[in-house]
Amino acid sequence: MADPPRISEAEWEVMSVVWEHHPVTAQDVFERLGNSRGWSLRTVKTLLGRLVKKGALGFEVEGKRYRYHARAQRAECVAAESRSFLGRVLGGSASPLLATFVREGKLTAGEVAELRALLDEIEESQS
Amino acid sequence: MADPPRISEAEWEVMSVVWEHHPVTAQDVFERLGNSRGWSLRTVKTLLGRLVKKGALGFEVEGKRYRYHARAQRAECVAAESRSFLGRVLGGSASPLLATFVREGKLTAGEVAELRALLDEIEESQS
DNA sequence: CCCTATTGACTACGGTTGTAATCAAGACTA
DNA sequence: TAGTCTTGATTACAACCGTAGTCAATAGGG
Repeated sequence: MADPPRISEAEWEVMSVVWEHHPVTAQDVFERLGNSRGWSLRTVKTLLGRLVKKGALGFEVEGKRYRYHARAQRAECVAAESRSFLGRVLGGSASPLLATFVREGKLTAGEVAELRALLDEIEESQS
Repeated sequence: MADPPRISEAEWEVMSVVWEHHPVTAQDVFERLGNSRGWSLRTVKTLLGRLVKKGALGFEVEGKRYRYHARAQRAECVAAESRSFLGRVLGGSASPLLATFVREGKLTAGEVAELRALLDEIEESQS
């Protein structure tokens, strides 16, 4: 699996919509985004075009318009971004991030349980 | 506390050195970085200059050269970046990141323990 | 069958980033 | 003291980013 392409901040927003609602037209993406960012349809199309050029999206022609689908796997992109983020910001240590989570109250009870399970898994694999 | 300035990828590298070795000259930073990135001294100076302009660094003049110190708090910058990263990439859910950690084997036994303690803390505050 | 609304392609344009060269001024050496 | 080394300031410049306008083609409505 080749390295997933680098995805910019605005592009992530678009990719999220595509990942979640698979084959979509530019119009679809535009509508799904609502005006969470206040983008014009033009802007969305530009972003889609750039993502296609980067290889993150593909499309089939359907009549006059394109139907976009994700080529890059979400999990891979997330992993790549995570690695980059961790190395750059945290120097490889997870604790400060978790601390931020706690302060932001972003973890649901379910997630806490999930993480606990993950930690168990790690400990097993380490011992 | 005003929002910490936006710090680019290359700039993080410089900031890390400054945060860890406090008042430092451009030459110091250059040497500390080694050629982990293969930057020339010029490049390091440019980055320092930009960080000063952004308000992330300050300096005192010492003879002909500057002695830089951090103005932005590391914890604040980390928190800001974490928030941005979480919203953009993970949509607010921490689990995939932790999963990446696990797969990369980045967590030491000590960190696992630390995280476990954090989870306990969260659960308490939630119940 | 023609008009028009829509679509993707191409172009734009100022800001940021990565990477560095040039330049003027002061510090240090011979 | 004259020349050189070093330092910060200024400038460079291509790629990328955010945001969008223009243009040619074409699908679809009448």
